[in-house]
Amino acid sequence: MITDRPVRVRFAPSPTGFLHIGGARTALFNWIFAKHHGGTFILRIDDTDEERSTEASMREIYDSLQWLGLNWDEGATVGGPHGPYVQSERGNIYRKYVQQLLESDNAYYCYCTPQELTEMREQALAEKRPIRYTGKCRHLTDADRRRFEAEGRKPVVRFKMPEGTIVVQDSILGESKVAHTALQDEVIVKSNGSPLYNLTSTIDDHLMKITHVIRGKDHFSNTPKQILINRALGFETPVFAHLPLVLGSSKGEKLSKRRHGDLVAVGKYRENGYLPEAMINFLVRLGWSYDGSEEIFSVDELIEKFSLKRVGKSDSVFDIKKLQWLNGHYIMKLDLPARTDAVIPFLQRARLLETDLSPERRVWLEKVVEAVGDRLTTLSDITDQASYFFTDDFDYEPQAVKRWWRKGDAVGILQGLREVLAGIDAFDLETVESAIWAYVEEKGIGRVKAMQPLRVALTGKSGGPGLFDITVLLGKAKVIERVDRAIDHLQANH
RNA sequence: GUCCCCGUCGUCUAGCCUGGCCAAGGACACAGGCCUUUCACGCCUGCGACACGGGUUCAAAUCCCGUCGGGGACGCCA
Repeated sequence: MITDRPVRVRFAPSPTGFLHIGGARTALFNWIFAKHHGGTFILRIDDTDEERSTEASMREIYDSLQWLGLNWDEGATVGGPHGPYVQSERGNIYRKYVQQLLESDNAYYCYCTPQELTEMREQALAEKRPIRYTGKCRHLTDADRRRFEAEGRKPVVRFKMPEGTIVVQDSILGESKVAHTALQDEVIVKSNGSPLYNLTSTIDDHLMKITHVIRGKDHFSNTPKQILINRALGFETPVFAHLPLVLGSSKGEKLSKRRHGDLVAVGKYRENGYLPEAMINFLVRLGWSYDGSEEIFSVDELIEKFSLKRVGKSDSVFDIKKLQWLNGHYIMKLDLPARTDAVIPFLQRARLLETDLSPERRVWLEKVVEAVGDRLTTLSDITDQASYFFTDDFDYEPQAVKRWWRKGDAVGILQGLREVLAGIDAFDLETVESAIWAYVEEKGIGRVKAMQPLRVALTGKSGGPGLFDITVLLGKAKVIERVDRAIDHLQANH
């Protein structure tokens, strides 16, 4: 039994674009499954489609996988005992097995042209018949073949689907039966000689000793074909587990690059300030649950608790709100130095922070990050959440102005506060705080009525970190400058 | 059109296998409140689902049948 062997699983993307959310989730399930069983996680590159495969895409996939922490034990870039792990380098291997299939009468040459096939398909569709290759070239005579060759036709190789019902056992979906009439003689080698997915994948899974094929449900219909190819080649069939798909909206359509754009690119999430641990936690809960009440899982917990048995059968919808919630949660779990490190690239990219930080600047930055606290949903939020710490170039938000400057005597309050602040020598938290409160008390105005106008003057916003923190972090000179600017602004625009 | 799969709050899901503990639990979102100098966090409350119809049974979200709905596949793509 294949299940007696040590667990070996693979993620086999085709490098035709960035790693997308669905692919990352498939990789993740494979990875945790391997880790849970102390098995091996293999990265294979299924690039038999030479038209669409690119080197750049390959690199981006490696990069995204590594960012997520899904390191592979064996495979592309790292090698291993069953390489090469890039299918375009395995041509000779496939040729050998094609020959075997031909000789054992499990495959045959087909000379139908693409045009002829298209016509056949269209006719079948028009007659409301199943779209299925008729097996026309199954019984070609040598004379037929010579005639086609003379015409200059290049044949494809088709796998001869045997008759009978095939039973597919799936660890997630259970058992299902497929009639051979639902299958057709699949093309396994193109007319230009290059082998196709169902063949290469089957051969490689065997050669690489894959025990469990965990992949998206969109591959489900390939499964009977691959089982049959396995049989024809005398291979043992791996265990299959088809993951429910990730849909793009409640309307329900498979998440795809074409329909959902950047929303599906893992790289974009990294760029937008999502944490890999949040992505992992989010992705794993799309289809999998532990006990119905736990939501937060560390990678270690996942490895311990994961089981294919608890993967559901129905497709799920990608809900970015939940990802955002998780991301905020994981940002706050970062300790201050780590959170500061995480946020730095985003500030630098926005040109709010210099590239060479002095030690004093770093200390100050940590305090800013501490003050900003849990207000970050994504790391990149730091730039609009805290820009006023780094630049004088900010606008007064219209709503803030309307609410806190247009009502009451904002100018008077700011002038009074300016005087109080200007009179402070030791510009620290306690002094600033008690001075402002003393002023508020003396004037007999509510705290909010004094502090919010000041907040708007210093930050342009009506919300944010504690006002005393902001004041101290900004420093006396800047605070006075900004209060003056606000007073001028108010008087000019009364 | 053909084949296959799926169907619990708006969303992710627990419960289904092994019927009663389910007048269906948790989380996100949303609404309201508390906390508070503001925003956010946190806490509390609320809103909100067994697709529908039959059957089996003392008893059905759970088992059976049908209907409807959704998805996937149907390539010399993977």
